[in-house]
Amino acid sequence: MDPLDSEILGVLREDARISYRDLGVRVGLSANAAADRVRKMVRDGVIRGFTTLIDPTADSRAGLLVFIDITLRPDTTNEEFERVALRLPGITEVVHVTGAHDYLVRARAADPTALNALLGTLKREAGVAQSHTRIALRAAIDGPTR
Amino acid sequence: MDPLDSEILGVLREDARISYRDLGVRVGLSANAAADRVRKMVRDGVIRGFTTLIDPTADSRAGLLVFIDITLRPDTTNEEFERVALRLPGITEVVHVTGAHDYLVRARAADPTALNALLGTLKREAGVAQSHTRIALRAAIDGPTR
DNA sequence: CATGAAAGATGAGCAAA
DNA sequence: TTTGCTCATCTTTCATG
Repeated sequence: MDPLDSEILGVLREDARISYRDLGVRVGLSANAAADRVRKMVRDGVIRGFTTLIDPTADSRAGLLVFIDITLRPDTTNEEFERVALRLPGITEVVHVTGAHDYLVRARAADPTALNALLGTLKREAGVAQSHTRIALRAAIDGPTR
Repeated sequence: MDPLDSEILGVLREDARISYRDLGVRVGLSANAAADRVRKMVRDGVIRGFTTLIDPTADSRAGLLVFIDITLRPDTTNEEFERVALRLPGITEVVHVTGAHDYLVRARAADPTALNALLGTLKREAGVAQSHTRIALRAAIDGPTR
């Protein structure tokens, strides 16, 4: 990847609401040039979106945060599982990891009922053999960026 | 929390770069009223920041993504651990979870050496008794929001 | 890079709690 | 009286060619 684009991504990850003008200053570009690069990365899917990090203790609507260890059935491929999992509501991360299980899935659910539904769907439609769910009691940091 | 603020957070989580005018339209406020509420939430720490979701396969600089299961030493409090862990470089999430371990920590490291250093620091300075690290082989989704 | 259009910030006035 | 909203205005930033 272009090192300038990479630099732009770094700035945008720190502050997604920065103006194109300031972004340009940070990376040594004109506002327009910076804006063009950002727009291009959005078009190309490199930038998936701009989001807001919210203090988990302040957001009452947050619901449950869970981490699910997943073991796939032998007849299920990683691609199949990922394709289905990506479309399920509340799933925020799907990572193929080393260790005893195949995947670690991070998800949010409004309440235990919704969580139960999510787990059921994973088993029925995503080729999941076993799942171990860990529920977040408290999130000191809650977010991907830093 | 104010239901309007909560609604604003919902919109901002979907698109952190939305204009205050459009944000106002979405929640039934004027641009200024919406902007004031956002600024207030930033001041109060409810909004921790605005960030950008990047396609993990496109970001070459990403390095290693790891999930670390942590068991604390009996003489370490959650507060102590969190206080130290929050300041370590690369740690993107610190969550107190149910199950056999105390915490699940999500982190990025530039390379195995940096990962090793991070684990060493956790043991030495954060009161960690045991850690089990799972390394991401592939991240289908990489990000917290949806 | 210039230009019209959009968005952001600021202050005055007003209404409701 | 305090808080929160709107409106008007001025400045900055954005998008297009």
